[in-house]
Amino acid sequence: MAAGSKSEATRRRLVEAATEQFRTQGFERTTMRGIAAEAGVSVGNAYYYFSSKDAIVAELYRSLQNQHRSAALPRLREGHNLGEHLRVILQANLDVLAPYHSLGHQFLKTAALPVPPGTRNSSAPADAEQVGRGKSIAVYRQAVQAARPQPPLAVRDDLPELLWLVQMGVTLFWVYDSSPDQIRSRRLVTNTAPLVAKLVILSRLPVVRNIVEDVVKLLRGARSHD
Amino acid sequence: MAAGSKSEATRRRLVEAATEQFRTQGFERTTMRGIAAEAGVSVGNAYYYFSSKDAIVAELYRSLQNQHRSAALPRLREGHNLGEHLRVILQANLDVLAPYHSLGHQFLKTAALPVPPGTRNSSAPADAEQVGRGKSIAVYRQAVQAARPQPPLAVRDDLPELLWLVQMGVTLFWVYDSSPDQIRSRRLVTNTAPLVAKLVILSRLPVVRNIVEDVVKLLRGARSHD
DNA sequence: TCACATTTTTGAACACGTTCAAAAATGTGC
DNA sequence: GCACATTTTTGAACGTGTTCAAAAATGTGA
Repeated sequence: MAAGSKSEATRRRLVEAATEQFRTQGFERTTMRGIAAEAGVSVGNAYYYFSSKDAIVAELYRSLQNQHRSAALPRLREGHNLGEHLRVILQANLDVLAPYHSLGHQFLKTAALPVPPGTRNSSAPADAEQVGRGKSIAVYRQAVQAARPQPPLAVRDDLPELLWLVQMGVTLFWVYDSSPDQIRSRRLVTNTAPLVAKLVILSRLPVVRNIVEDVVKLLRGARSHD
Repeated sequence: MAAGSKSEATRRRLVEAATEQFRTQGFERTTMRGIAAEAGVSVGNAYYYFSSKDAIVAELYRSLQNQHRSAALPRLREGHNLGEHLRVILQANLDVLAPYHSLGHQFLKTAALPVPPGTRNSSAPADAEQVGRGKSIAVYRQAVQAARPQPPLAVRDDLPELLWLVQMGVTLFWVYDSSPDQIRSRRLVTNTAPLVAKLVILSRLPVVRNIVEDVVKLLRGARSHD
């Protein structure tokens, strides 16, 4: 297949039109009719490509996640310590998201929050889960692996997921950060990264280690079924 | 004013009809028309009492928050330790929420998540912020104050807000807990409560204390503007 | 080029959240 | 009881997300 490049073009025009209007007018005030008109197609045709308005937001969010991955991975140099890696990844995340701060709330509601299992969901993309969770965790797996010194064995396996949780927390903070240019979120990142790294190192000490093990056990237990 | 008890009755019928339908059919499948019909009034009249469908969910959530407060406060006996208090409060939270697990996702989207500041929001209640955040923190203030032994001075002031954050985390977990009767959430509570309490005690030790101070500083810095 | 399947596009229709002008009910001062 | 303000209620209308049957465009094998 020459991969219907005509079809792909239409799809791209839709995403671009939607993104533009989402950013300038916000999510609520953009209409599917407006998006379709701007893209030069009919409303029904927009629904041929996207099963819902939310699905377009999800697509945008996913593409930002991919951009983040592409930006962050090459900066993980072998030998840097975990704190630097964490800082680099979290900063890249804010860099990528920055132009879309006005959509943050929407990202949260439609893409970042998982859809509860039993929901007859007309709109949500079939696979869904959380948009891009797996890929994001993979970035942290790489960050942990390339870090020198290596994090203690006791936590190494769970660290990627824990760091991803930290990223979720920072992103949540960013969404509701009303400071100019989300300065406070940047500060949060520069402060959080070394702190988490310190905590990881300290997890070698018996006292801290016991706590960390408890936390890890707790999270593992919470994740496992029944 | 004899406080228009007729008016209040209508309002209550609306909430009851809505709650019933939300629970049996879910949020999406209940319609304002259906709610109004069940309550024996016109659609427009429903909007006289509630500015939006979301506002009804918010009202329900708020009332659950109040129930939680009423259930938890009397159980905070002077002299119990912090872990027990935390466990009691978190369990009461799950107890109150349990019948509405199917609405959890909706609670999150419309009530628990704050509405971003600059949003022209037709629907969200004027005050909003986060529904019931202040009152919830007050419960933890009481829990800290009544706890014996008293938590270290270094963290005492920030503890209520931190514990509230823990509650938010647990609630988030509960919303997406697909285990039967949300058993995993109950387990999470019984495990988390003593762990957090232990952490608080350990915050007396220099190593842990430094970290805790860093975290507290970080959160304070993140909260303060500019 | 022709028949036929598949993909893409259309525009009208539907359902539902929300708004609103006007009517009805209720309250208030006399 | 009467005029008038206020609160409550109505039902029709509007805008928007979504669906759908049918048309148009494109691809495919001969």
